Amino acid sequence: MNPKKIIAQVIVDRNVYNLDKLFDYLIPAHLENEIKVGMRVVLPFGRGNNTIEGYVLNTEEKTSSNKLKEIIRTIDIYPILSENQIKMVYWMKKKYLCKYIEAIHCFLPSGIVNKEKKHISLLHFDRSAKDVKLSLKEEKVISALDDSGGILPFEALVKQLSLNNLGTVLKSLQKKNIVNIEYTFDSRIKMKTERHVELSISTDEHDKALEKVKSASKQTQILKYLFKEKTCRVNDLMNVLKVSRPSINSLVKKGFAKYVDYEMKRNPFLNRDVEYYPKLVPSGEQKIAIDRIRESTQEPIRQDYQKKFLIHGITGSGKTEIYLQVIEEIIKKGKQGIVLVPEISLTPQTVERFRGRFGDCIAVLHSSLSDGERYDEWRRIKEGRVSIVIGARSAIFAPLNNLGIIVIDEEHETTYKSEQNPKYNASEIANFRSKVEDTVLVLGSATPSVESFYKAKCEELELITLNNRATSLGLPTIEIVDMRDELNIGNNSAISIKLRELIKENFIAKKQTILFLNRRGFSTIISCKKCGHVAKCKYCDVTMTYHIDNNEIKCHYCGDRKEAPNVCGECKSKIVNYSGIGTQKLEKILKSLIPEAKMGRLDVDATAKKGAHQKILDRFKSGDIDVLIGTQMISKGLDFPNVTLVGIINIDATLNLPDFRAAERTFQLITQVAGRAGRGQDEGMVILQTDNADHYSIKYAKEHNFIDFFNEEISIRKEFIYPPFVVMIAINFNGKNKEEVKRTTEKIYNAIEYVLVSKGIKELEDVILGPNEAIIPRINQKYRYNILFKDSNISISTLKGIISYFIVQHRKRYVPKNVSVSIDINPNNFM
DNA sequence: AGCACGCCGACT
DNA sequence: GTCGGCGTGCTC
Repeated sequence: MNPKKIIAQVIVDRNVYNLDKLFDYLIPAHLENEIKVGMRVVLPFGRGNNTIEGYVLNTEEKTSSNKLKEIIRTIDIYPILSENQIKMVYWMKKKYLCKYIEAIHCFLPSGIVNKEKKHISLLHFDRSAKDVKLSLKEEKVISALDDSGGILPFEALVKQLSLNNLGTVLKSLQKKNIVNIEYTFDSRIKMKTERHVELSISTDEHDKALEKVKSASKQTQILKYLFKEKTCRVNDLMNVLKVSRPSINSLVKKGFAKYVDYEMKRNPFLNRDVEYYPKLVPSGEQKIAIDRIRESTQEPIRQDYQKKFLIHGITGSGKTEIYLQVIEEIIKKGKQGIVLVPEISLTPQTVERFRGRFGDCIAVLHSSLSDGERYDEWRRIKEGRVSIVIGARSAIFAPLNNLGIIVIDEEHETTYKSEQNPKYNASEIANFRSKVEDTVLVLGSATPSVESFYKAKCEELELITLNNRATSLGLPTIEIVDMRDELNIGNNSAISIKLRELIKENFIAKKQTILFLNRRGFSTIISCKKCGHVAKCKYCDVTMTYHIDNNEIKCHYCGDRKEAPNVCGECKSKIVNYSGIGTQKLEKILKSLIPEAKMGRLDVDATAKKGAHQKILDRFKSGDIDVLIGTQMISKGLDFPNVTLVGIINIDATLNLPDFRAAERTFQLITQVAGRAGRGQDEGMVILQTDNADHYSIKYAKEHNFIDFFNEEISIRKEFIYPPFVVMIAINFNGKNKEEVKRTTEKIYNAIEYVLVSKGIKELEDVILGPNEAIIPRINQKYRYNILFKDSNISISTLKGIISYFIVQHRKRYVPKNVSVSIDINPNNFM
């Protein structure tokens, strides 16, 4: 009978399918009280017993006959993952079919993951001893170490010697007792510290100290200051008292004061002062919403009801004020809130309002934070010094320990879906987290996603509707211009006659205009008039876009660029045609149309530099820009009262996307962009140019009629079996060898189809679609194939089980090394 | 991912 | 014979 032992179940920090399981480790007696679930530990792993980092997900007492290894030590004093976070890790693995470690990393700031460092040191040994025989490589290692003082980091040795099996050589040297390999874990993030000066004498020694420095006036001054302040930053002390460092040094030397280093939290966003954003008196509709959400927080937990809301409020109806006031209530109760926004840099005004209202207790998780800054913010949150976290999708994982509310603004946005593993959707995570931590969940949008609105219909979400704009004005008038008619009357320009006139009028009236065109660059198609050849990317199956600013053609997928050609790449003829319009060309056309007007452009190219985005917005705000041209970027959150005209140049690209959500996206985009107009005292006007004037998404967007749009769309989704009626799953394959990728996709397709058939699944074509070549068959020299699934006629867990069997559990048998496979639950992007 | 083991050809 | 190259399989 084996004695009972305390076992820790650990996930090792290696992102590999083979290691994606719990490993049992013995907890040695001296660590029994120290090791808690959620902690990071150092483990011996593998045949070579290399040290590796791991996460304890479970501890249990059990009798085990297996010889287990022991945990070496802990890394953390307190668990780095909470019980709730571990629950979410298990859930995510199941939901997204991802690895444990991928889910775990979501909860930690990048960079906290310690990097193992190996240091190789040379030991003294007797070269003349008979049993010492060294290979050439071993000699090389020894002399390299000898040359650099006997110790080198592993990486430095690799660099110097360029041996591919350095590890083996070192192991052999270690066995011969010639070198020692030391493992250290070195967090990549350095604490930032600030040097302070503090008194090191007690109060009754004050006079004695003053007496001793009587002759030094500066030192006397410093002492007196320190009697009062106790502690002071060295830099401040020097600035305030106009003293120099030697004076302080001298006091330290005499033993009256000491230097102390305090850890400093970087706080990048507080550098800029914000104006206080006063509380507004809510409108009737807003008040009803606030009261309703507040009520729900006072209700006891009920099994049958969750505190989940969908605020459907037209653009400009004041959703942000509702969030602000509801969160204020939550904070008053000592709880915390998370606010998700599509992208921080695109919603500066929302963030400003939160900062302006709540000040310092906010953490903003920016995508452009450095690792160090991100880590500091993460720790501020973890230590409970933050009440509100605002951020993009990853902020849903913020380590708040007393969460009271989660708000998802612009709930319909696709940016909430991660494109990297795990391919989670922040809304789904929020939904689960709100259940686990019993918090209120508020989704808000002017154009809710079909999925969410359907949930509201099914009473899974409580619907709150705001029909009025916070200002007295109504929604802007949307006028459709059929571009086919324009062609018929001989106008083949990108701008209709009507829009042209209105922009001019608007400029003369000193009003501002926004023009929306969802394509950056100058020309989108570069073709030869003689042979018809079109300039395509070398590495991707897409056309190149001409950018006028540096006279280059660029691939928007892989970023490849080259000088713009003036002869055809195929037949060398000189009649190369640059057609198709992007934001740059639109800007040029407008400049020739109204030379006096000042133009601004807001797209990825114009905002590449840090701060450029804000600069353009500031200029627009101050009236230094009359016409702002932009892509997607301008559709979110911009609130400029002087904008009275919005032109939507070409919505058809969005409408014609090969995606079942194309109509939904079109409706959302029109509504969001149109919503930028008429936010002030004057009525807004929107010109919507399209070739598809009869399409229902355009028709209903013109009427601001979300409900009828939804009804039409949902009936189509139902008929063609699309979400929200089914869950979709995509398996995406890619690799450099086209045939191999294709073969792999077909092999897995056949295997899964076989299982489905043997399970007696009917209507196979409603369950499995493919194998397909991707819509863009090649990106970055990689060929792409996919298989799509819907959980129709089959339970989602069975379907996931089958997929997981082939792609996860038996991946090695079905997927060759050179082909990479990823699973996407509820994919958002079908390209 | 590492790492060890094992099999095979090249070279002292 | 042995050294080193690469393919295979395992890691509590």
